[in-house]
Amino acid sequence: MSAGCGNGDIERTLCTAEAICAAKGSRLTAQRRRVLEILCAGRRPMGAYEILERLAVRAKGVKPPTVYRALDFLQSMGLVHRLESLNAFLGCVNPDHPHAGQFLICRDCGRVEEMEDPGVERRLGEAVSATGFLADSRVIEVTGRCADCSRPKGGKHP
Amino acid sequence: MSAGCGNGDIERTLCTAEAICAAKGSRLTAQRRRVLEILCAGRRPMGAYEILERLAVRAKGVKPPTVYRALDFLQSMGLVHRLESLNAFLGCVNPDHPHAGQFLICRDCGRVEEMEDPGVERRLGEAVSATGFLADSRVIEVTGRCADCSRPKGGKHP
DNA sequence: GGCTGTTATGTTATAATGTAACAATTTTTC
DNA sequence: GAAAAATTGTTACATTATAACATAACAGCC
Repeated sequence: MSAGCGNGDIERTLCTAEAICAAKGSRLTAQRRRVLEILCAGRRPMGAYEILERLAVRAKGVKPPTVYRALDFLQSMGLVHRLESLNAFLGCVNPDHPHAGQFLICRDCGRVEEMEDPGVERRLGEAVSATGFLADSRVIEVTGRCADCSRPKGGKHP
Repeated sequence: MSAGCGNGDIERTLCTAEAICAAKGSRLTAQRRRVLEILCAGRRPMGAYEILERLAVRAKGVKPPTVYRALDFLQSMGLVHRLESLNAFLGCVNPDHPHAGQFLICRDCGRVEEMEDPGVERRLGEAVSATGFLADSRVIEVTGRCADCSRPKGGKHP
């Protein structure tokens, strides 16, 4: 249930990503793959410049557009989500099917849990349609404290 | 139903704002009032620097912190919403009661409609609680085309 | 292979958004 | 009116993001 790719099994996530890209006729290049890997290894939202720093460890002289381009691509493939209220990016838990997702952002430990409650989606979709609005993307982000951090005996901040 | 304060009746909105601030023991100073007025007159989301420009017409040499402070204050009073996916601000339609709101952002005409569907709020609240997460703020923003702009005979862009 | 169009990356420069820190002023309270 | 509190001014940056153009890698074709 926790966020940021496959909980340790990064290789598997990258393979899935490869397959998804191939299926769409797009190329998961080394650069893009590396960005996804960094994001998944972090298992929490990362800013573009934080990704840039990590990328620069191996590949000196990387510039912002490189990261933003890779992120745009990964988002278009549904492999990465952008968290609007953090200006940050998160590896998708479950890229197999397209989805918008609902994000629970813990302000204590910084971790994000991705939900997909069909009831919420349906109810929102209905309410929006009722106004005559044609939706093409949606953002649902909830900020607060996660179950771990809101436990009485002091939150854990790993 | 459309967004950004009281559809023309800015004076009334400002009076309401005055009352709300007074009730909370806070001061709607000339500066803050002016920012709210600009936001409401626009009747659409505005970036902080756009507000800054308009403010500068009357008060030369206004600097960014001035605007951001006023916006922080107005948000804390529930008079202004921040739209995360636009990095922009919107005068609240209905500041009488505290609320998070659901925003329908038209990518054609740029206007935003504010909804408050209790079903959506309840369903999301339940789904979040079920995970043990303690929410303290939420963002719901839908981007697409509004009813006017998605009408067959060409959208209107005022 | 070599040509060609397409896609991806590199590079430079800058735009847009937001804030920290401290000084000066205004307002409130006593 | 003097002290305390709240607000605004000011300077200087930090952070996030993109436009524009140059170069390189790749894919398909002959």
